[in-house]
Amino acid sequence: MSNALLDDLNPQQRQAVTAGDGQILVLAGPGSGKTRVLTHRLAWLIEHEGIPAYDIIAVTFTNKAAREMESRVVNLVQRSLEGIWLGTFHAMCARLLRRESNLLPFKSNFVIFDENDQQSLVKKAMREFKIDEKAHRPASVLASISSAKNDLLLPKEMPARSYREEVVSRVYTRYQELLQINNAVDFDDLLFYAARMLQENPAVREKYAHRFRHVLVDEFQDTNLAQYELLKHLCSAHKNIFVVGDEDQSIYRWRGADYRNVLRFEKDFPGCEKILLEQNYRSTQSIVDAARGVIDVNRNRTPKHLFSERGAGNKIVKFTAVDDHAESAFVVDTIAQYLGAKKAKASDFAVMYRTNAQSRLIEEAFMHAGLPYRLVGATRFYGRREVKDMIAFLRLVENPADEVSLLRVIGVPPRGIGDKTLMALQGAAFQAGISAGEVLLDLGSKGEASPFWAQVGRSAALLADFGTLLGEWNAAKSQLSIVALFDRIISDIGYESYINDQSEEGNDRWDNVQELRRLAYDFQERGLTEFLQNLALVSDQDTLPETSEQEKIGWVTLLTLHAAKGLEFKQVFIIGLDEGILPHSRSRDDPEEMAEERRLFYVGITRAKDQLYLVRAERRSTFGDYDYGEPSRFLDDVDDNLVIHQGQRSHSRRSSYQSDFSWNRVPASGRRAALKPTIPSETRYKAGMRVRNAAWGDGVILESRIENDGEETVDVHFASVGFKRLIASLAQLEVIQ
DNA sequence: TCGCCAAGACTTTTT
DNA sequence: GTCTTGGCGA
Repeated sequence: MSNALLDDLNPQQRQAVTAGDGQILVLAGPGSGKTRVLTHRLAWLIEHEGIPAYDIIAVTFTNKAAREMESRVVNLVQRSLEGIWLGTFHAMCARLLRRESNLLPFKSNFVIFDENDQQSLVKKAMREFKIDEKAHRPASVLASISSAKNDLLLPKEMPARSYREEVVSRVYTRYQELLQINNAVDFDDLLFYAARMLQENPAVREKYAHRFRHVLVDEFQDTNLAQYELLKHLCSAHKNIFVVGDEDQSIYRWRGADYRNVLRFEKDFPGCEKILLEQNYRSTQSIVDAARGVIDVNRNRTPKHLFSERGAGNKIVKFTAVDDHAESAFVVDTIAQYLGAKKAKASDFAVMYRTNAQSRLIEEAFMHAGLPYRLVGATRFYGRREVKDMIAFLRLVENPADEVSLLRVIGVPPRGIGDKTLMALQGAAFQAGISAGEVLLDLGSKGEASPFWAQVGRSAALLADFGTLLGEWNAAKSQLSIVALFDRIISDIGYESYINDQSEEGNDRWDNVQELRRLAYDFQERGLTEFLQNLALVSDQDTLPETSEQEKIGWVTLLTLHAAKGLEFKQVFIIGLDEGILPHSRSRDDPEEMAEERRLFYVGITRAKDQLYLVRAERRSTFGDYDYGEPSRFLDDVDDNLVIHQGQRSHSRRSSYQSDFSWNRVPASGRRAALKPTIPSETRYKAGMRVRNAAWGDGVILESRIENDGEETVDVHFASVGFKRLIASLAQLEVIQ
């Protein structure tokens, strides 16, 4: 049984999986079987070493990774992992904090504030101090607070050498007070409190350190200081820690991640065993070579000799489009041709970009072409107003102290409570030293007899009405299931008729509410607290469920480079390879950030199994008008021998304006022609021929030639859609008369 | 108090 | 181009 576990592992993988106790550092290149090593290690511990799952904690960064790990291990050991702590850092910490909440400044039913909630608290704190929001942007103050927490610093431990640092520290202090008043924590607090609690409380530390005989960590290069310290405390008794990572794929520096934790690990555990996984099973040699060319420029890394045994494979296609629309058109047309010819499934393709904003054009192009796609993140189901409203209602019922949610829903739908009344409410709460929610509840239950009735003045009745509702839901919470409570709230406030005006958008909004209700259904047994925690900690990366119809056809995946980490696709398009986008302009002046942009590109390249397209546009629209850009500096690091150039020849700024459509006239001279000359006699189509295509109707061949990859490429003008460049063998063009 | 309209800001990546 | 914010009138 145990041997079967090792059968399909290479020597390095096997060494990692079967390593003895102690500290193991696995540095795993992309596609080298990192997940497999981790899952087999878990299975090995359980099967071969006889460690009960109960004694193990395994942490990941995403829910998806955690789920995948669990199902794969269950599959290997053929039984459930009873009692194991397996989940994301944030979920594991939340669990820890709920258990030990008596030691902490909040109750065990605390809610988790997301970025919007955080911002509103920061704004509130800044307004209290009358700090100019123009001079100190709330988002940036919040970022500073967040990074202090990631470094495990309390407000008073922060440096205060400049006015700005002083401002941040003051806002940070107040911000924490506000969180406490709301019985809430933010994402960073989960890690911060967990790490500090174990650090400062030996008894608790001992308890968990003894409980977990083995600690396993995925994506170790993405840990920040808080996470690193937390791990150290967790393994402080048995010193059995197994971490897997790759410095070259560290792309979360802006969130406090520090790939130097890999070095720190080696320093803190001098006896650790270090194992390198260098064989790539995913990509062709061309892709691996391109990736190495890009990443080898970076310094301060463990040098790796990534190799593949899959053979050279296809050349990488570099495409330069005239503008961003043409960029999208190239992607869509190329995919459409493969699909039309049934030479690939939609799910073989992914389109990756640096910023979410870039997804819009691509998405439009897909929609227009009628190609099935799914967009990871960004559409933000959880960002939709109606979804946030409903979540806020639930959060308020769970935790009446949650003032952020209270303020969100007190006017949903409008019930005559405006600024004046709110001020009175908050004033009364402040004076009484309780939360606004509690004042509302008191008004609701006692009515005119409440001490607050007179205090809030004229609109006391309006507040009391809402307070009554809130009180009823609160009482119903223990009797009703989540879904029943959900329905109760909707009917009590008349939410359906409020958001659904029977327009298309109205129906959409209602559908979203129903979707949330469906999600709640899965938590019927686990309860409201868990449901809300899940909503906060589940990312948009965990995409919405797909219909079975789509499942059969598959879909093209559209996602950011960040979201792409850990995934693989047969054919990958990386778009927007322009200076200012990738690398992003905000990284221009900081070498560390520039190195991270490079790693991001590296991550993108190494997602591709068979075919990689590197796409850029000569000019693109920013807020309205067009700007000309330069090709990304990273393109220079991809060896030209690995590449086929297509599309617009790179023009200087001066000449581009006169040749918008020059991409239909790829010059036969120059570098490309020298590589492999065009052989006109081989073309099946000739300029002037009339052709027909099922999707685009009738058109005329403008030009046809054999490209460097040996494929006949035709430029066609269709009456319906205008110019298209097609690969003849895929396009299914019928010659007419 | 609320809804509408105009002006302004704004785009990095996310648990 | 799009989303948010703030001002103003009903």
